[in-house]
Amino acid sequence: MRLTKLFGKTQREIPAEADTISHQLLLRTGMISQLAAGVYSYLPLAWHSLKKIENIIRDEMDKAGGQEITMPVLQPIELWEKTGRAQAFGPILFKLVDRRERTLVLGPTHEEVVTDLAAHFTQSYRDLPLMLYQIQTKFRDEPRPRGGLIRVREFMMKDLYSFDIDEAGLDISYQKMLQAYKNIYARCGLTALLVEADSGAIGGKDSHEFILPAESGEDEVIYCHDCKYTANAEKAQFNKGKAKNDKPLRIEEMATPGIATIEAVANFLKVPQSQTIKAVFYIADGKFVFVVIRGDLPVNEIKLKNALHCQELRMATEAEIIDQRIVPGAASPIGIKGVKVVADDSITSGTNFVAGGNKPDTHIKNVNYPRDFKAELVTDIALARASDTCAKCGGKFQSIHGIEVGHIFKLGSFLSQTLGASFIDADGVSKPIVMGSYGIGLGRLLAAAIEQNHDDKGIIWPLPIAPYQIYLCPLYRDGTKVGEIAEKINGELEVAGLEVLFDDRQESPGVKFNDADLLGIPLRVTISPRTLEKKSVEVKWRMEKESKLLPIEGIASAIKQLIAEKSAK
RNA sequence: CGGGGUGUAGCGCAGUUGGUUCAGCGCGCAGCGUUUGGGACGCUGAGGUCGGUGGUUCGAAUCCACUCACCCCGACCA
Repeated sequence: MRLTKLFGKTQREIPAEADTISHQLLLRTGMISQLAAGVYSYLPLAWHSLKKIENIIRDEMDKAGGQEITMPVLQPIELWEKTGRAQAFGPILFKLVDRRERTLVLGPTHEEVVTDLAAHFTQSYRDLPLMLYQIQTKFRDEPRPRGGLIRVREFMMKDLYSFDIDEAGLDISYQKMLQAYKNIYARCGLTALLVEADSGAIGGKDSHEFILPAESGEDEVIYCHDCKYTANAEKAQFNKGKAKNDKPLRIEEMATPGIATIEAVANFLKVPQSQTIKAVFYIADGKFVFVVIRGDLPVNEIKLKNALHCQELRMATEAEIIDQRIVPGAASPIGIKGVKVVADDSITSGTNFVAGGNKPDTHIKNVNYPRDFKAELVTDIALARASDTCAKCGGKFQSIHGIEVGHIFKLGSFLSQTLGASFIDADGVSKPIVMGSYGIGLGRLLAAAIEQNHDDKGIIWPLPIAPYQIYLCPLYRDGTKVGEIAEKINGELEVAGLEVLFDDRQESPGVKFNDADLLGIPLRVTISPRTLEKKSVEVKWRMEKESKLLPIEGIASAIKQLIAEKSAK
């Protein structure tokens, strides 16, 4: 491809709207163009890379036994209402009304449609296991698109669905996909972490995410050095410490004038924060919830949401708290009636806690569960932090930020039951199909690849997903044969099946080199009067500092060799 | 949806005590010439209903009201 003909131009200045690195670079390289919030055009360079990613993914899906299909983007909302996920997705669903006043949604994912498909075509255990996938545009009306391609409203996703006769079958399918995903990231030249995850709105049981470590990532991964436990912070289990188990003492009211925070209470009464009980208030699907947790632990709203099985969760306002006749700053579940109380399991293992007195400026000493208060639900709702230790081995945690570039779920048979996707087993009994769901966002992976591979000059594409392999860079000079030889070499490289971006612009060396670095094409081949004197060209890898000369004679095969060696690594 | 911010040429910005040095600068773009191993230089030129609507005023990019769009921080996700 000739740079003079390429659609899309590089920019010197960083676009004001971008402050994520990948977003800046994608714009500066002329790879993408924004049309609306979270809606982008992919220009040729980006599209080339995306196609390469797509091909790697397709290849791995096929190898794992997936069959490619394509399903409608336009889906009747009734299908979503049947499974209850119209509610679960809520305003994320793009909805539209057709001329018959029928409501349709633009598919944010395809579990409903694919399950409906399976219900039609899968009747016998002989038809299973089955894996269907597609690579297609998804629509999600995200509340806040951000970071260029990191989080958008319209995006290409590979979504595969597995169908098995039982949980054991699902485990096998799940493992196959897990391995295929590992292969995909490796083949793209990227490092991704496999982490335990929460399943979110998709629902289901086991779930893993693939996270590309990146400073700008919005996900936090908790990682144990000793036993290699790796989980999303919103899911991570951790060691809450051994509480003192003294003999429960008699309850005792204390005056705590003007003291309303856990920190202040702990300081005032000279007890560690872990010896206090904190009260936090939420509104879950419109209902007030009283949450209690040990004073030193933060509440994990994801865990809480899962525990409550609610769609919408938010902190209660002060007015809402007072409305319940609760005293903010001195609240505890002792004697509270008519309010749902949810407790973190951390409060069950200790004794003689300090809790609020439910009167202004008053706290209570020696509070013990369940002697002094009851909770309707006691479970793990605490948020893990890097300072915590591993629940499995006690090892020290570490926290890593990253971008979620893949998510796989064990769905079970919830959807197949509600949509009637069943099969006749060998024993002649009708059973629901056991499903799994596996997704990768392609554009996000592209952006994440840039987040992971760049320097202050620009992108450093991993070879397998670079838009082109070679940047052919002649430094033209009148009265020399640079132009002529560059044309010849360009032809030879293309004949050899190499992907060449030919910088045929009449620009100064500085401009060309800077653009070559910005675009991040892996191998730069420079032809200049200087190299011609030695009957050679200069080759330089984007990721390396050193360059070397190669003879023009047989250059195409020499470069092909170089690329092949690099690919093998 | 809550909080913060920005809209002036393709990009980055100045101008915002209202008034023909207020419609400008840099980059980019077009033409000509000189340059050429890390973002060269000169000359010439094209390009903007100052986000939109309504108002105030003799006069609005500038003041007022409404509105739209986009970005950032939070709650959500591939």
